[in-house]
Amino acid sequence: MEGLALSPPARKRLGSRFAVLGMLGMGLETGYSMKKHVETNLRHFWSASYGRIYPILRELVTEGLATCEPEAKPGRRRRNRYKLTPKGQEQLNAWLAEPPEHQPHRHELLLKLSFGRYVPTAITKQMLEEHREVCRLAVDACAKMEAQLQGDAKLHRDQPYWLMTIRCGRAVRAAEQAWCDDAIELLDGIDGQGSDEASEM
Amino acid sequence: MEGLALSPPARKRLGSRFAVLGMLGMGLETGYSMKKHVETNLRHFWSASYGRIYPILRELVTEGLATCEPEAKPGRRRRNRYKLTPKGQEQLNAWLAEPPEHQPHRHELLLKLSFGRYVPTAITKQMLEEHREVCRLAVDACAKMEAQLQGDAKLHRDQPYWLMTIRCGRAVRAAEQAWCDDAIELLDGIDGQGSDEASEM
DNA sequence: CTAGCCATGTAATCCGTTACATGATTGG
DNA sequence: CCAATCATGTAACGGATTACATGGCTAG
Repeated sequence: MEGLALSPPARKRLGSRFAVLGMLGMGLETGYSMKKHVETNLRHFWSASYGRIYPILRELVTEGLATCEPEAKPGRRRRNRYKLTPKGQEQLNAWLAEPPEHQPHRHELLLKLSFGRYVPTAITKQMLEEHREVCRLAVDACAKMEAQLQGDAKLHRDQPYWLMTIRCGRAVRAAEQAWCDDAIELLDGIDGQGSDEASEM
Repeated sequence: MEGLALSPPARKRLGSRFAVLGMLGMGLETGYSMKKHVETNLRHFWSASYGRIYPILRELVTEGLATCEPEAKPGRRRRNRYKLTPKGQEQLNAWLAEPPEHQPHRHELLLKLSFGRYVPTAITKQMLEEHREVCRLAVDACAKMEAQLQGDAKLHRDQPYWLMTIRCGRAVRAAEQAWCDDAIELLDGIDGQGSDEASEM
């Protein structure tokens, strides 16, 4: 009844912020290079947009977790080089040691599938086939990344960790691919004896 | 160069809206029951909050895709019963037939792992072990749901489709679980010969 | 000359959760 | 009587993408 109190009630989910902090920690200095890193190395389990990165970078400076030295060399486009402060390093370490939160993921194909009863089976089948192909390509891409990683001497410190992340992506995608085969089979089973209700459509 | 035109440039990602439309399509009539359905049946690949459901429901009515009949029976809490209009049914069918968009998912564990080089291996190992346990529990939960589904006569139309979604969840989680074993093994390999840089912490 | 990469940034908009606020009915 | 379940809704916040705006350097 009185309610309305301004409780600071356990802040949560600052993922992107710590992603940026982490990339600063690995020595990336510009917003641009962070975006690149996410796109090329983290793409199958993370994403980031400039619309978040640059504001976060400025926040970090405001809060004393990072420093920014603008670099105005002639013959170079102006750029801001960011670096972690000790305080930033500390927060990063603290976050790294905490158990990760797992945010629930949304899988639109499965959502549609849950309404599958109202859809002609041919369409559902096509969706599953397309998804299988998407998975196959993703698995291939992971295999390629893995091969590349293994032939790179400079990354030896990061290598085993990056390898793990790629293998997780590959394992998950491969499982989904296999599941598609299963699902298609199950669907063919329905199709034989089944009355699909989309006929009323 | 001319740009600046007010293009209606291909609207995207209306996932939750269509989830609601779909649930209307399967005969769910109240916001409350939709939330329940998501929580009990779709939970491992979708989520929904009242904060979205109720506003969406009102929007749908405004746009003529659904109707709302408030029901004020004595001895019953007031509730609004929503139903699809033909126009709503049409939009739902159109969406169901479209190939799903796959939004990239974020996996915080993998993000932390990508910074693993800066973390004591003991901590990383613990994270992986915890994740393995989470996966194991999820796999078990899926197995239970599957068993329940198979013993339910009323759901025979939805049954094969719901089964598919559960099996996907199970397959993915099982793959992740297996991957954890792999990753832990790889980690033990590093640990033997490895210099972890967190020593400078 | 021009495409592509380097590089930074903002504003609009959308999407989604959380917390709050309310309250009736039912079963133990 | 108390807890659970049914039931509806809003406000504040937080988070993320998209589109726009700008512009220099380099290699072909």
